[in-house]
Amino acid sequence: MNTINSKTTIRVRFAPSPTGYLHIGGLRTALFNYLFARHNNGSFILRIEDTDRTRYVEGAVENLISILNWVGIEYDEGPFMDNSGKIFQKGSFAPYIQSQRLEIYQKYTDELLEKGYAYRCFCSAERLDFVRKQQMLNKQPPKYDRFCRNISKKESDILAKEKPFTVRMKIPDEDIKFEDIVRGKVVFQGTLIDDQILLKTDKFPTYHLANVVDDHLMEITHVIRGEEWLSSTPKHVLLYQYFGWEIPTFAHLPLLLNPDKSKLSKRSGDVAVEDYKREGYLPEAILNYVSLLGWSTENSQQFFTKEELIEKFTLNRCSQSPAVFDKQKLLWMNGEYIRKSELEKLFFYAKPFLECAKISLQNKDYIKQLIAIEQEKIKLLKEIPELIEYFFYPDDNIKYNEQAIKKFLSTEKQKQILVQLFEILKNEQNFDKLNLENIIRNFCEKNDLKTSEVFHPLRVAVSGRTQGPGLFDLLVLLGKDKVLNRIKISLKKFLKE
RNA sequence: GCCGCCAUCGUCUAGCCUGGUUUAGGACGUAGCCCUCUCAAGGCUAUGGCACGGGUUCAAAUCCCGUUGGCGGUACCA
Repeated sequence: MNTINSKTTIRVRFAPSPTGYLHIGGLRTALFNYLFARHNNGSFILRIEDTDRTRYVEGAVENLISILNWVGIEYDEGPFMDNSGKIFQKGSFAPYIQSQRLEIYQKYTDELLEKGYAYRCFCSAERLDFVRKQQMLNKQPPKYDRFCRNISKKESDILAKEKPFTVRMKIPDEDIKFEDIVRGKVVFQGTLIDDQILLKTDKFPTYHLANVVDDHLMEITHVIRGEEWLSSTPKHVLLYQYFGWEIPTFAHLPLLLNPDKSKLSKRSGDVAVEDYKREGYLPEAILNYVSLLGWSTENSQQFFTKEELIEKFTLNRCSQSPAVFDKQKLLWMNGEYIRKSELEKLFFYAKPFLECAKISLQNKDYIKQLIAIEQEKIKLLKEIPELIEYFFYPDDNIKYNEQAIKKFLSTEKQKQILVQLFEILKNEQNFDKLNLENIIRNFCEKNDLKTSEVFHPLRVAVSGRTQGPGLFDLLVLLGKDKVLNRIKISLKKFLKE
């Protein structure tokens, strides 16, 4: 039978557990799912896997949604957030939050129990612990000893009324095989797999059960997730078989690594997408960079718009080997994106950083001009305030760099230059860039001075710094009054006899 | 320990499937030079890699086997 059927729409999901922030690795998984869905005109679903009550984090779902919105990964079904920050769910398979689906998992657990593919386990945590330790001591693989597997149905039913229990799935001794788009054929020996717990004592499902049940119910066609799931996939495959459900296509993406090659984690520094937002990375840059981890085109193209990504993304161009998350390259890419940004957009992104530095946004056009003259050197949005703040200092309260003073505001010659420049500029009515450049360059020529001998002292006098935008941009944007005033103050402060 | 996955410059990767077109290409980083009023940006150049050992073949980065190494999993976590 030909299984390629254009009527079968592709449905994929991103199913994070809400930990309080979106992990970069999670972002990558979400992105690949998203790209795959859009490329194939399929649906992309967000599902919250919050079946571990001990890990409950207040506001985690809200946080996840807002960061997904920020990076621009749109999903079609799942929990959404309205303007007031309230969660609502959209899609015909709601709810999409697993803690709200407990009856469903209970029902399917009962079915498995009924069919004899699962059994109740009454072992205490202590016993389990003891057994595991013994096995380790004997250098045996730690595995549940199936102590409760052969309790009769009758006895189990009776015990269930008085004792807490978990439900475990029966793992057969045969090999379990499955096909993975990025790994190819994968085989696991059944004898080595634990009788996995499906339902915990608290009646919450474990990941394995909830995941399989929901993927089936939500008609997920492709399971695209991180490689850390590869070794539990045989359990999932088995569950599909036990239920008699069609097995989705699996694609396990290579892991993202710390520079020391361990699985990307907090100890490597920032792993929360939020952290990158806070630093002043652009969402476009983050998406572009992350798309390159574990995926590439034939020509190793570096820059992609989201549309291009959607157009070009295919799972068979995903790599099988893990990728180190290189912050340096991300930083470079962010700089590239900032440089290419429209001013209006850049201003929009820069707003919170300016506000934070107490730079007034009143005169928007002026700030945009300031950003424009520094745009090519900005790598992170958070650098912007520091780069432009001296435009707003009171003239008599500029922070002068000490070395700059020593170097450029100390000699008699430098003093004379500034005195003369002051006179020239004072009489200049036309303070535009071209004109200023003409005047000052003429001044250099007439007095047989190198441009650097003139430009540097002037720059330091009006800005306090040796670095900054081109001198004439600087003068124009400062304006005549400030320029004259600051020269006067510098002369008085540093160059009086 | 056991099971699984992976293996091209320091890092991300192209090439591998369908062996010869490869003196292994690109990007980040690093270094140098050019441009230049500074810092950047830009341009140019350099740097640096097929983990190892066996096969197969006229020919292997490409196919096979083994070794080594890295990582993941081995939870009433996801």
